[in-house]
Amino acid sequence: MMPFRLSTRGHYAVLVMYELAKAGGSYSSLQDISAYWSLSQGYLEQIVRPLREAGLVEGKRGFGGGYTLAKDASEITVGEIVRTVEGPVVPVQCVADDLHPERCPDDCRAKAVWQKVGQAIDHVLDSITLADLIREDFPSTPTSKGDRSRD
Amino acid sequence: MMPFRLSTRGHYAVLVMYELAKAGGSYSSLQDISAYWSLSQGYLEQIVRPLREAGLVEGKRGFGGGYTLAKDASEITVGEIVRTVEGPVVPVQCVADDLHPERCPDDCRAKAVWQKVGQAIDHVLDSITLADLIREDFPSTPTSKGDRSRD
DNA sequence: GATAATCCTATTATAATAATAGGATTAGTG
DNA sequence: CACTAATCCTATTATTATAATAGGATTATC
Repeated sequence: MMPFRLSTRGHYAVLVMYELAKAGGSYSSLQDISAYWSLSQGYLEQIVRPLREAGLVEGKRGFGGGYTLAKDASEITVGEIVRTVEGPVVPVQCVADDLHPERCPDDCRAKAVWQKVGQAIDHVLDSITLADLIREDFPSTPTSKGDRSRD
Repeated sequence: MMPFRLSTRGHYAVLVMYELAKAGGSYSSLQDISAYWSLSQGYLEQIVRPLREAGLVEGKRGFGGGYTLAKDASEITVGEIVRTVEGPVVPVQCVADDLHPERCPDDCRAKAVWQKVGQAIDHVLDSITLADLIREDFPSTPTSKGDRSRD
């Protein structure tokens, strides 16, 4: 039930990055963020780890430490965040690897549907930056980079 | 791993409907379809049931029976099929019911992202009919100028 | 009456998700 | 220099959804 669902990993990752973007240059601890959103701190730690390894956030240990964005909020898209913690957007497995190597390519045109869906999802995710998210008027008046010709 | 995935229910449902569309007005048995795609017949039966209850296919029992489309292939979209067997496209739960009733609405603009993604998915799925899928030249030559929003 | 199909309900195996647990390391503060 | 607050790291477990299996009842054709 409920197709094309995003797991909590991607969901929470965007939430954390959104909070870091709001905090500007200062460091925010996962303890604060997890308490605010009533989430498990340990779970958030697991989720933030790949974001750090991908160079999207910087961690600072010890008292007064926490996380902060490693790049400007306008240079981090929601798509980067989601794909970093969840992997590529591939709605149906057969698009990546061929489940039925003989028949699939010639026979099954449905494959093109799933490819289109994946591209549409990526397009939306890549068109929204963290800077967009923290804009007062989002989503009513999008501005900066990204293609929003079809909004 | 792999966000926005479609489960096999939706995948197989489209596959079956695609086969029925190719068969035209005649009846195709799930035994044939499941054998051809190397899938479990019992599992397909479970998947086809809601399609029948929704009036998308008609079943005929007994020798020579099987399933056939209940409407013209041009009047059945991939979106209808997927939503019938999987439910509505809601990438993140908080969009439907409010996980954090107090904070979410005011505070979390990420919500708008998930709504946009859901709409983009629906748009693609609703723009493709079974008649499109069985066209010789799909998807190379869409009938009307790239964007096929219907109705 | 044999057979081929849908139709129906319940149960189970598998895998992915979502966490929990427990600790090691690092850096400021009194 | 201890104390504390934070990241950092690895492993295990609970929960859930998915994917299927099993077994039968019904209906239509030959």
